[in-house]
Amino acid sequence: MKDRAEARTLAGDAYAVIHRAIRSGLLKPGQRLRFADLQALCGMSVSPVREALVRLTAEGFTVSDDHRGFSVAPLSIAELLDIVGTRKLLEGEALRLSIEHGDSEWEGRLLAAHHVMSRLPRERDDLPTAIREDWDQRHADFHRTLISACRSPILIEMCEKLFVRADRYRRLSVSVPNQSRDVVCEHERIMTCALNRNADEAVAALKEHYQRTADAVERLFQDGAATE
Amino acid sequence: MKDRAEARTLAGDAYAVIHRAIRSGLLKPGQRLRFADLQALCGMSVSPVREALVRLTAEGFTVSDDHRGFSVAPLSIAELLDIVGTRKLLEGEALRLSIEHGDSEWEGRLLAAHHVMSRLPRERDDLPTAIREDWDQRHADFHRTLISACRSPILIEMCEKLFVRADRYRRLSVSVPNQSRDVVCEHERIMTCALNRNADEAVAALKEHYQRTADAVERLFQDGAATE
DNA sequence: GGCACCCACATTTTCGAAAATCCTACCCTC
DNA sequence: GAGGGTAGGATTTTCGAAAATGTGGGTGCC
Repeated sequence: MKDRAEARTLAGDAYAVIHRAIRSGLLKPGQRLRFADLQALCGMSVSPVREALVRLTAEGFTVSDDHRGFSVAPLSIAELLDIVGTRKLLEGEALRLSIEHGDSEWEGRLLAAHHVMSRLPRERDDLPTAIREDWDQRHADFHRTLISACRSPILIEMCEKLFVRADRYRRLSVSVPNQSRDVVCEHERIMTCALNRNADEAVAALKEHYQRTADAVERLFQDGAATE
Repeated sequence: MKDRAEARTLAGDAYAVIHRAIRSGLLKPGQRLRFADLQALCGMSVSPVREALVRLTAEGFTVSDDHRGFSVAPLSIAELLDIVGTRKLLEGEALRLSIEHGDSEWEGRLLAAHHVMSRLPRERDDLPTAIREDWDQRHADFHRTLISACRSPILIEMCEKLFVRADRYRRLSVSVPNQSRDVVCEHERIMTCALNRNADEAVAALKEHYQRTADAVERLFQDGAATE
Protein backbone atom coordinates (compact mmCIF):
# COMPACT_ATOMS: atom_id res chain seq x y z
CA MET A 1 0.00 0.00 0.00
CA LYS A 2 2.71 2.35 1.05
CA ASP A 3 6.00 2.33 -0.71
CA ARG A 4 8.20 4.86 0.94
CA ALA A 5 9.15 4.62 4.58
CA GLU A 6 8.49 0.91 4.28
CA ALA A 7 11.96 -0.17 5.19
CA ARG A 8 12.12 -1.18 8.81
CA THR A 9 12.28 -4.86 7.98
CA LEU A 10 13.77 -6.84 5.13
CA ALA A 11 10.33 -8.14 4.31
CA GLY A 12 9.23 -4.54 3.83
CA ASP A 13 12.09 -3.96 1.43
CA ALA A 14 11.27 -7.10 -0.48
CA TYR A 15 7.67 -5.98 -0.74
CA ALA A 16 8.73 -2.61 -2.13
CA VAL A 17 11.22 -4.09 -4.58
CA ILE A 18 8.89 -6.72 -5.99
CA HIS A 19 5.96 -4.32 -6.05
CA ARG A 20 8.02 -1.87 -8.07
CA ALA A 21 9.25 -4.62 -10.37
CA ILE A 22 5.70 -5.67 -11.12
CA ARG A 23 4.47 -2.13 -11.73
CA SER A 24 7.43 -1.28 -13.90
CA GLY A 25 6.92 -4.36 -16.02
CA LEU A 26 10.24 -5.99 -15.14
CA LEU A 27 8.13 -8.87 -13.92
CA LYS A 28 5.48 -9.47 -16.55
CA PRO A 29 1.83 -10.39 -16.03
CA GLY A 30 1.40 -14.12 -15.67
CA GLN A 31 5.10 -14.72 -15.16
CA ARG A 32 6.03 -17.42 -12.71
CA LEU A 33 8.03 -16.16 -9.77
CA ARG A 34 10.85 -18.40 -8.61
CA PHE A 35 12.24 -17.85 -5.17
CA ALA A 36 15.80 -18.20 -6.40
CA ASP A 37 15.32 -15.29 -8.82
CA LEU A 38 13.57 -13.07 -6.30
CA GLN A 39 16.22 -13.77 -3.68
CA ALA A 40 18.84 -12.58 -6.15
CA LEU A 41 16.73 -9.53 -7.03
CA CYS A 42 16.14 -8.54 -3.43
CA GLY A 43 19.44 -9.70 -2.04
CA MET A 44 18.08 -11.62 0.90
CA SER A 45 16.97 -15.03 2.06
CA VAL A 46 13.73 -16.81 1.29
CA SER A 47 11.73 -15.83 4.39
CA PRO A 48 11.28 -12.11 3.76
CA VAL A 49 10.70 -12.75 0.07
CA ARG A 50 7.96 -15.18 0.88
CA GLU A 51 6.40 -12.72 3.32
CA ALA A 52 6.40 -10.06 0.63
CA LEU A 53 4.68 -12.40 -1.80
CA VAL A 54 2.01 -13.26 0.74
CA ARG A 55 1.25 -9.60 1.20
CA LEU A 56 1.28 -8.89 -2.52
CA THR A 57 -1.10 -11.79 -3.04
CA ALA A 58 -3.50 -10.40 -0.46
CA GLU A 59 -3.55 -7.18 -2.46
CA GLY A 60 -4.06 -8.83 -5.82
CA PHE A 61 -0.67 -8.20 -7.42
CA THR A 62 0.36 -11.81 -7.37
CA VAL A 63 -1.49 -15.09 -7.21
CA SER A 64 -0.48 -18.13 -5.25
CA ASP A 65 -0.86 -21.77 -6.11
CA ASP A 66 -0.36 -24.12 -3.20
CA HIS A 67 2.97 -25.88 -3.41
CA ARG A 68 3.55 -24.41 -6.84
CA GLY A 69 4.56 -20.97 -5.70
CA PHE A 70 3.55 -17.55 -6.91
CA SER A 71 3.14 -15.74 -10.20
CA VAL A 72 2.40 -12.20 -11.25
CA ALA A 73 -1.33 -11.57 -11.50
CA PRO A 74 -2.36 -11.34 -15.14
CA LEU A 75 -3.90 -8.20 -16.61
CA SER A 76 -7.19 -8.32 -18.44
CA ILE A 77 -9.72 -5.94 -19.85
CA ALA A 78 -12.35 -7.54 -17.65
CA GLU A 79 -10.36 -6.77 -14.52
CA LEU A 80 -9.63 -3.24 -15.67
CA LEU A 81 -13.30 -2.53 -16.20
CA ASP A 82 -14.09 -4.11 -12.85
CA ILE A 83 -11.52 -2.00 -11.06
CA VAL A 84 -12.70 1.19 -12.70
CA GLY A 85 -16.34 0.46 -12.01
CA THR A 86 -15.64 -0.21 -8.37
CA ARG A 87 -13.45 2.86 -8.08
CA LYS A 88 -16.20 5.04 -9.49
CA LEU A 89 -18.53 3.71 -6.84
CA LEU A 90 -16.13 3.94 -3.91
CA GLU A 91 -14.29 7.14 -4.69
CA GLY A 92 -17.48 8.75 -5.85
CA GLU A 93 -19.07 8.15 -2.49
CA ALA A 94 -15.87 9.03 -0.64
CA LEU A 95 -15.67 12.32 -2.49
CA ARG A 96 -19.28 13.08 -1.70
CA LEU A 97 -18.64 12.47 1.98
CA SER A 98 -15.48 14.52 1.84
CA ILE A 99 -17.35 17.46 0.38
CA GLU A 100 -19.95 17.07 3.07
CA HIS A 101 -17.53 16.91 5.97
CA GLY A 102 -14.42 18.73 4.77
CA ASP A 103 -13.48 21.96 6.49
CA SER A 104 -11.35 24.82 5.28
CA GLU A 105 -8.19 23.00 6.27
CA TRP A 106 -9.18 20.30 3.79
CA GLU A 107 -9.85 22.91 1.14
CA GLY A 108 -6.37 24.26 1.73
CA ARG A 109 -4.74 20.88 1.37
CA LEU A 110 -6.68 20.27 -1.80
CA LEU A 111 -5.59 23.55 -3.35
CA ALA A 112 -2.01 22.85 -2.36
CA ALA A 113 -1.98 19.34 -3.77
CA HIS A 114 -3.44 20.51 -7.04
CA HIS A 115 -1.03 23.39 -7.30
CA VAL A 116 2.04 21.26 -6.83
CA MET A 117 0.82 18.77 -9.37
CA SER A 118 -0.07 21.35 -11.99
CA ARG A 119 3.36 22.91 -11.79
CA LEU A 120 5.05 19.66 -12.74
CA PRO A 121 5.42 18.64 -16.38
CA ARG A 122 2.66 16.40 -17.62
CA GLU A 123 3.51 12.72 -17.68
CA ARG A 124 5.13 11.76 -20.94
CA ASP A 125 7.12 8.90 -22.27
CA ASP A 126 10.16 10.94 -23.17
CA LEU A 127 10.64 12.35 -19.70
CA PRO A 128 13.19 10.85 -17.35
CA THR A 129 11.82 8.18 -15.08
CA ALA A 130 12.49 10.23 -11.96
CA ILE A 131 10.27 13.07 -13.16
CA ARG A 132 7.53 10.68 -14.22
CA GLU A 133 7.60 9.06 -10.81
CA ASP A 134 7.44 12.47 -9.22
CA TRP A 135 4.33 13.35 -11.19
CA ASP A 136 2.78 10.00 -10.32
CA GLN A 137 3.40 10.75 -6.67
CA ARG A 138 1.74 14.15 -6.83
CA HIS A 139 -1.13 12.77 -8.83
CA ALA A 140 -1.74 10.11 -6.24
CA ASP A 141 -1.55 12.73 -3.51
CA PHE A 142 -4.16 14.86 -5.23
CA HIS A 143 -6.63 12.01 -5.44
CA ARG A 144 -5.87 10.99 -1.89
CA THR A 145 -6.52 14.51 -0.68
CA LEU A 146 -9.82 14.68 -2.52
CA ILE A 147 -11.30 11.90 -0.42
CA SER A 148 -9.29 12.48 2.74
CA ALA A 149 -12.11 14.20 4.61
CA CYS A 150 -14.67 11.45 4.13
CA ARG A 151 -14.24 10.19 7.70
CA SER A 152 -14.24 6.55 6.68
CA PRO A 153 -10.83 4.92 7.12
CA ILE A 154 -12.07 1.75 5.48
CA LEU A 155 -13.28 3.57 2.41
CA ILE A 156 -9.96 5.40 2.18
CA GLU A 157 -8.02 2.17 2.51
CA MET A 158 -10.05 0.47 -0.19
CA CYS A 159 -9.66 3.41 -2.53
CA GLU A 160 -5.93 3.39 -1.92
CA LYS A 161 -5.67 -0.28 -2.77
CA LEU A 162 -7.70 0.12 -5.91
CA PHE A 163 -5.66 3.14 -6.93
CA VAL A 164 -2.42 1.20 -6.77
CA ARG A 165 -4.00 -1.73 -8.51
CA ALA A 166 -5.29 0.48 -11.29
CA ASP A 167 -1.88 2.07 -11.54
CA ARG A 168 -0.53 -1.06 -13.21
CA TYR A 169 -2.96 -0.44 -16.03
CA ARG A 170 -2.55 3.32 -16.12
CA ARG A 171 1.15 2.98 -16.68
CA LEU A 172 0.44 1.22 -19.94
CA SER A 173 -1.46 4.20 -21.24
CA VAL A 174 1.30 6.65 -20.42
CA SER A 175 3.34 5.35 -23.31
CA VAL A 176 0.73 6.77 -25.64
CA PRO A 177 1.94 10.36 -25.86
CA ASN A 178 -1.25 12.18 -26.78
CA GLN A 179 -4.72 11.08 -25.94
CA SER A 180 -6.47 14.28 -26.90
CA ARG A 181 -7.31 14.75 -23.27
CA ASP A 182 -6.65 17.63 -21.01
CA VAL A 183 -6.03 15.81 -17.79
CA VAL A 184 -5.02 18.98 -15.99
CA CYS A 185 -8.36 20.49 -16.88
CA GLU A 186 -10.21 17.41 -15.69
CA HIS A 187 -8.49 17.62 -12.34
CA GLU A 188 -9.23 21.29 -12.10
CA ARG A 189 -12.90 20.78 -12.72
CA ILE A 190 -13.15 18.14 -10.01
CA MET A 191 -11.40 20.40 -7.54
CA THR A 192 -13.45 23.46 -8.38
CA CYS A 193 -16.73 21.63 -7.98
CA ALA A 194 -15.50 20.18 -4.70
CA LEU A 195 -14.48 23.56 -3.35
CA ASN A 196 -17.85 24.98 -4.37
CA ARG A 197 -19.48 22.14 -2.41
CA ASN A 198 -21.19 21.02 -5.58
CA ALA A 199 -21.13 17.35 -4.72
CA ASP A 200 -23.15 15.99 -7.61
CA GLU A 201 -21.03 17.66 -10.25
CA ALA A 202 -17.78 16.87 -8.52
CA VAL A 203 -18.66 13.20 -8.29
CA ALA A 204 -19.77 13.14 -11.89
CA ALA A 205 -16.54 14.78 -12.99
CA LEU A 206 -14.49 12.30 -11.00
CA LYS A 207 -16.29 9.34 -12.48
CA GLU A 208 -15.87 10.75 -15.96
CA HIS A 209 -12.18 11.23 -15.27
CA TYR A 210 -11.76 7.58 -14.38
CA GLN A 211 -13.87 6.37 -17.23
CA ARG A 212 -11.71 8.27 -19.73
CA THR A 213 -8.55 6.77 -18.32
CA ALA A 214 -10.15 3.36 -18.54
CA ASP A 215 -11.16 3.94 -22.15
CA ALA A 216 -7.63 4.97 -23.05
CA VAL A 217 -6.14 1.87 -21.52
CA GLU A 218 -8.79 -0.32 -23.07
CA ARG A 219 -7.95 0.94 -26.54
CA LEU A 220 -4.34 0.15 -25.85
CA PHE A 221 -5.22 -3.37 -24.80
CA GLN A 222 -6.99 -4.07 -28.00
CA ASP A 223 -3.85 -3.08 -29.87
CA GLY A 224 -2.16 -6.03 -28.23
CA ALA A 225 -0.18 -4.38 -25.48
CA ALA A 226 -1.37 -7.01 -23.06
CA THR A 227 0.11 -9.97 -24.82
CA GLU A 228 3.75 -8.98 -24.69
CA MET B 1 -11.48 -15.07 3.65
CA LYS B 2 -12.19 -18.71 3.24
CA ASP B 3 -12.05 -21.06 6.14
CA ARG B 4 -12.91 -24.50 4.89
CA ALA B 5 -10.84 -26.29 2.29
CA GLU B 6 -7.96 -24.11 3.39
CA ALA B 7 -5.67 -26.88 4.43
CA ARG B 8 -3.16 -27.64 1.72
CA THR B 9 -0.34 -25.98 3.60
CA LEU B 10 0.49 -25.54 7.25
CA ALA B 11 0.31 -21.80 6.81
CA GLY B 12 -3.28 -22.24 5.67
CA ASP B 13 -4.04 -24.25 8.79
CA ALA B 14 -2.44 -21.63 10.98
CA TYR B 15 -4.51 -18.95 9.29
CA ALA B 16 -7.71 -20.88 9.93
CA VAL B 17 -6.84 -21.66 13.54
CA ILE B 18 -5.85 -18.12 14.48
CA HIS B 19 -8.74 -16.63 12.55
CA ARG B 20 -11.14 -18.81 14.44
CA ALA B 21 -9.46 -18.02 17.75
CA ILE B 22 -9.89 -14.32 17.13
CA ARG B 23 -13.52 -14.59 16.08
CA SER B 24 -14.38 -16.84 18.99
CA GLY B 25 -12.80 -14.46 21.46
CA LEU B 26 -10.12 -16.85 22.65
CA LEU B 27 -7.70 -14.18 21.52
CA LYS B 28 -9.09 -10.89 22.75
CA PRO B 29 -9.08 -7.53 20.97
CA GLY B 30 -5.82 -5.68 21.55
CA GLN B 31 -4.08 -8.73 22.94
CA ARG B 32 -0.44 -9.10 22.07
CA LEU B 33 0.32 -12.22 20.08
CA ARG B 34 3.53 -14.03 20.99
CA PHE B 35 4.96 -16.49 18.56
CA ALA B 36 5.68 -18.98 21.28
CA ASP B 37 2.00 -19.11 22.25
CA LEU B 38 0.74 -19.31 18.69
CA GLN B 39 3.21 -22.05 17.85
CA ALA B 40 1.83 -24.05 20.76
CA LEU B 41 -1.75 -23.30 19.67
CA CYS B 42 -1.17 -24.29 16.07
CA GLY B 43 1.36 -27.03 16.69
CA MET B 44 3.92 -25.91 14.16
CA SER B 45 7.05 -23.87 13.68
CA VAL B 46 7.34 -20.11 13.41
CA SER B 47 7.31 -19.75 9.60
CA PRO B 48 3.73 -20.78 8.86
CA VAL B 49 2.48 -18.89 11.92
CA ARG B 50 4.16 -15.75 10.73
CA GLU B 51 2.71 -16.19 7.26
CA ALA B 52 -0.74 -16.54 8.75
CA LEU B 53 -0.29 -13.33 10.74
CA VAL B 54 0.83 -11.44 7.65
CA ARG B 55 -2.32 -12.53 5.86
CA LEU B 56 -4.54 -11.73 8.82
CA THR B 57 -2.96 -8.30 9.05
CA ALA B 58 -3.66 -7.62 5.39
CA GLU B 59 -7.30 -8.36 6.13
CA GLY B 60 -7.53 -6.22 9.24
CA PHE B 61 -7.85 -8.90 11.92
CA THR B 62 -4.46 -8.26 13.39
CA VAL B 63 -2.09 -5.32 13.37
CA SER B 64 1.65 -5.48 13.04
CA ASP B 65 4.28 -3.34 14.64
CA ASP B 66 7.73 -3.64 13.11
CA HIS B 67 10.03 -5.65 15.28
CA ARG B 68 7.41 -5.73 17.98
CA GLY B 69 5.26 -8.42 16.49
CA PHE B 70 1.54 -8.66 16.09
CA SER B 71 -1.57 -8.10 18.16
CA VAL B 72 -5.27 -8.67 17.69
CA ALA B 73 -6.93 -5.68 16.07
CA PRO B 74 -9.01 -3.80 18.63
CA LEU B 75 -12.77 -3.40 18.31
CA SER B 76 -14.38 0.01 18.46
CA ILE B 77 -17.73 1.59 17.82
CA ALA B 78 -16.12 3.85 15.28
CA GLU B 79 -14.86 0.89 13.28
CA LEU B 80 -18.18 -0.90 13.56
CA LEU B 81 -20.02 2.10 12.17
CA ASP B 82 -17.42 2.46 9.44
CA ILE B 83 -17.73 -1.19 8.45
CA VAL B 84 -21.51 -1.03 8.38
CA GLY B 85 -21.57 2.18 6.40
CA THR B 86 -19.20 0.77 3.82
CA ARG B 87 -21.10 -2.49 3.64
CA LYS B 88 -24.32 -0.64 2.97
CA LEU B 89 -22.66 1.14 0.11
CA LEU B 90 -20.91 -1.88 -1.40
CA GLU B 91 -23.50 -4.59 -0.86
CA GLY B 92 -26.26 -2.20 -1.76
CA GLU B 93 -24.71 -1.58 -5.15
CA ALA B 94 -23.75 -5.24 -5.57
CA LEU B 95 -27.34 -6.27 -4.87
CA ARG B 96 -28.64 -3.73 -7.35
CA LEU B 97 -26.31 -5.11 -10.02
CA SER B 98 -27.26 -8.65 -9.11
CA ILE B 99 -30.93 -7.86 -9.56
CA GLU B 100 -30.12 -6.26 -12.87
CA HIS B 101 -28.03 -9.14 -14.22
CA GLY B 102 -29.28 -12.22 -12.37
CA ASP B 103 -31.03 -14.92 -14.35
CA SER B 104 -33.45 -17.60 -13.23
CA GLU B 105 -30.58 -19.82 -12.14
CA TRP B 106 -29.61 -17.07 -9.67
CA GLU B 107 -33.21 -16.84 -8.49
CA GLY B 108 -33.16 -20.53 -7.86
CA ARG B 109 -29.99 -20.41 -5.84
CA LEU B 110 -31.38 -17.52 -3.82
CA LEU B 111 -34.57 -19.39 -2.99
CA ALA B 112 -32.58 -22.46 -2.04
CA ALA B 113 -30.18 -20.55 0.21
CA HIS B 114 -33.02 -18.83 1.98
CA HIS B 115 -34.95 -22.04 2.42
CA VAL B 116 -32.07 -23.89 4.01
CA MET B 117 -31.39 -21.02 6.36
CA SER B 118 -34.99 -20.56 7.42
CA ARG B 119 -35.31 -24.22 8.32
CA LEU B 120 -32.50 -23.99 10.82
CA PRO B 121 -33.12 -22.77 14.36
CA ARG B 122 -32.50 -19.09 14.86
CA GLU B 123 -29.13 -18.27 16.35
CA ARG B 124 -29.30 -18.24 20.12
CA ASP B 125 -26.91 -18.33 22.95
CA ASP B 126 -28.24 -21.51 24.46
CA LEU B 127 -27.77 -23.58 21.36
CA PRO B 128 -24.75 -25.82 20.94
CA THR B 129 -21.82 -24.19 19.20
CA ALA B 130 -22.02 -26.57 16.25
CA ILE B 131 -25.59 -25.52 15.46
CA ARG B 132 -24.77 -21.86 15.82
CA GLU B 133 -21.86 -22.25 13.43
CA ASP B 134 -24.12 -24.04 11.00
CA TRP B 135 -26.59 -21.19 11.04
CA ASP B 136 -23.76 -18.69 10.58
CA GLN B 137 -22.63 -20.62 7.56
CA ARG B 138 -26.06 -20.61 5.96
CA HIS B 139 -26.56 -16.99 6.81
CA ALA B 140 -23.30 -16.11 5.11
CA ASP B 141 -24.29 -18.20 2.10
CA PHE B 142 -27.57 -16.35 1.79
CA HIS B 143 -25.90 -12.97 1.73
CA ARG B 144 -23.26 -14.25 -0.67
CA THR B 145 -25.90 -15.55 -3.00
CA LEU B 146 -27.76 -12.25 -2.96
CA ILE B 147 -24.88 -10.43 -4.58
CA SER B 148 -23.42 -13.34 -6.53
CA ALA B 149 -24.84 -12.21 -9.87
CA CYS B 150 -23.40 -8.71 -9.79
CA ARG B 151 -20.63 -9.60 -12.26
CA SER B 152 -17.97 -7.76 -10.31
CA PRO B 153 -15.45 -10.10 -8.71
CA ILE B 154 -13.77 -7.21 -6.92
CA LEU B 155 -17.03 -6.05 -5.38
CA ILE B 156 -17.79 -9.59 -4.28
CA GLU B 157 -14.36 -9.98 -2.74
CA MET B 158 -14.65 -6.71 -0.85
CA CYS B 159 -18.09 -7.61 0.44
CA GLU B 160 -16.79 -10.97 1.57
CA LYS B 161 -13.94 -9.38 3.49
CA LEU B 162 -16.24 -6.88 5.15
CA PHE B 163 -18.71 -9.59 6.01
CA VAL B 164 -16.10 -11.59 7.88
CA ARG B 165 -14.78 -8.49 9.52
CA ALA B 166 -18.25 -7.49 10.66
CA ASP B 167 -18.80 -11.00 11.92
CA ARG B 168 -16.47 -10.31 14.84
CA TYR B 169 -18.93 -7.67 15.98
CA ARG B 170 -22.07 -9.57 15.13
CA ARG B 171 -21.00 -12.42 17.37
CA LEU B 172 -21.13 -10.08 20.30
CA SER B 173 -24.78 -9.32 19.69
CA VAL B 174 -25.78 -12.97 19.52
CA SER B 175 -25.38 -13.28 23.25
CA VAL B 176 -28.29 -10.92 23.66
CA PRO B 177 -31.17 -13.37 23.41
CA ASN B 178 -33.97 -11.14 22.22
CA GLN B 179 -33.59 -8.01 20.22
CA SER B 180 -37.23 -7.60 19.32
CA ARG B 181 -36.30 -8.20 15.73
CA ASP B 182 -37.59 -10.69 13.27
CA VAL B 183 -34.43 -11.44 11.36
CA VAL B 184 -36.09 -14.16 9.33
CA CYS B 185 -38.67 -11.69 8.16
CA GLU B 186 -36.01 -9.15 7.24
CA HIS B 187 -34.25 -11.71 5.09
CA GLU B 188 -37.49 -12.72 3.48
CA ARG B 189 -38.33 -9.17 2.55
CA ILE B 190 -34.94 -8.65 0.91
CA MET B 191 -35.33 -11.84 -1.07
CA THR B 192 -38.86 -11.15 -2.16
CA CYS B 193 -38.01 -7.68 -3.41
CA ALA B 194 -34.99 -9.07 -5.23
CA LEU B 195 -37.01 -11.79 -6.92
CA ASN B 196 -39.59 -9.21 -7.95
CA ARG B 197 -36.77 -7.19 -9.49
CA ASN B 198 -37.66 -4.33 -7.24
CA ALA B 199 -34.11 -3.08 -6.86
CA ASP B 200 -34.77 0.10 -4.90
CA GLU B 201 -36.79 -1.63 -2.23
CA ALA B 202 -34.48 -4.60 -2.02
CA VAL B 203 -31.46 -2.36 -1.53
CA ALA B 204 -33.31 -0.30 1.05
CA ALA B 205 -34.32 -3.43 2.94
CA LEU B 206 -30.77 -4.73 2.87
CA LYS B 207 -29.36 -1.48 4.22
CA GLU B 208 -31.99 -1.40 6.93
CA HIS B 209 -31.11 -4.97 7.84
CA TYR B 210 -27.47 -4.04 8.33
CA GLN B 211 -28.27 -0.88 10.19
CA ARG B 212 -30.39 -2.77 12.69
CA THR B 213 -27.63 -5.25 13.33
CA ALA B 214 -25.24 -2.37 13.82
CA ASP B 215 -27.61 -0.69 16.25
CA ALA B 216 -27.93 -3.86 18.28
CA VAL B 217 -24.19 -4.29 18.55
CA GLU B 218 -23.71 -0.62 19.33
CA ARG B 219 -26.10 -0.83 22.29
CA LEU B 220 -24.13 -3.78 23.53
CA PHE B 221 -20.91 -1.86 23.27
CA GLN B 222 -22.20 0.93 25.41
CA ASP B 223 -23.01 -1.58 28.11
CA GLY B 224 -19.31 -2.24 28.36
CA ALA B 225 -18.92 -5.44 26.43
CA ALA B 226 -15.93 -4.00 24.65
CA THR B 227 -13.81 -3.46 27.68
CA GLU B 228 -13.59 -7.01 28.93
C1' DG C 1 0.37 -47.43 -29.52
C1' DG C 2 -1.60 -46.01 -25.19
C1' DC C 3 -1.75 -45.88 -20.23
C1' DA C 4 -0.31 -46.20 -15.60
C1' DC C 5 3.37 -46.29 -12.51
C1' DC C 6 7.64 -44.96 -10.59
C1' DC C 7 11.87 -42.50 -10.13
C1' DA C 8 14.99 -38.43 -10.27
C1' DC C 9 14.95 -33.56 -10.37
C1' DA C 10 13.33 -28.87 -9.53
C1' DT C 11 10.88 -26.04 -6.43
C1' DT C 12 8.28 -24.76 -2.63
C1' DT C 13 7.35 -25.09 2.21
C1' DT C 14 8.80 -25.78 6.86
C1' DC C 15 12.06 -26.24 10.54
C1' DG C 16 15.39 -24.94 14.24
C1' DA C 17 18.85 -21.96 15.31
C1' DA C 18 21.38 -17.54 14.67
C1' DA C 19 21.12 -12.57 14.24
C1' DA C 20 18.82 -8.34 15.02
C1' DT C 21 15.89 -5.57 17.62
C1' DC C 22 13.27 -3.98 21.46
C1' DC C 23 12.13 -3.56 26.39
C1' DT C 24 13.41 -3.32 31.34
C1' DA C 25 15.87 -2.27 35.06
C1' DC C 26 19.85 -0.78 36.92
C1' DC C 27 23.72 2.22 37.53
C1' DC C 28 26.11 6.37 36.98
C1' DT C 29 26.38 11.24 36.47
C1' DC C 30 24.79 15.80 37.31
C1' DG D 1 16.06 13.10 42.56
C1' DA D 2 16.07 13.38 37.33
C1' DG D 3 18.06 12.16 33.05
C1' DG D 4 20.81 9.35 30.15
C1' DG D 5 23.32 5.57 28.97
C1' DT D 6 23.91 0.57 29.00
C1' DA D 7 23.95 -4.52 29.97
C1' DG D 8 20.69 -8.52 30.22
C1' DG D 9 16.75 -10.90 28.85
C1' DA D 10 12.79 -11.52 26.02
C1' DT D 11 10.97 -11.48 21.41
C1' DT D 12 10.87 -10.90 16.65
C1' DT D 13 13.06 -11.39 12.26
C1' DT D 14 16.10 -13.71 9.17
C1' DC D 15 18.98 -17.40 7.62
C1' DG D 16 20.43 -21.86 5.57
C1' DA D 17 19.32 -26.46 5.37
C1' DA D 18 15.94 -30.31 5.66
C1' DA D 19 11.45 -32.07 4.49
C1' DA D 20 7.53 -32.12 1.53
C1' DT D 21 5.43 -31.63 -2.73
C1' DG D 22 4.84 -31.03 -7.69
C1' DT D 23 6.93 -32.08 -12.55
C1' DG D 24 8.61 -34.43 -16.34
C1' DG D 25 10.37 -38.39 -18.45
C1' DG D 26 11.21 -43.06 -19.01
C1' DT D 27 9.92 -47.90 -18.48
C1' DG D 28 7.01 -51.79 -18.47
C1' DC D 29 2.48 -53.72 -19.11
C1' DC D 30 -1.84 -54.30 -21.56
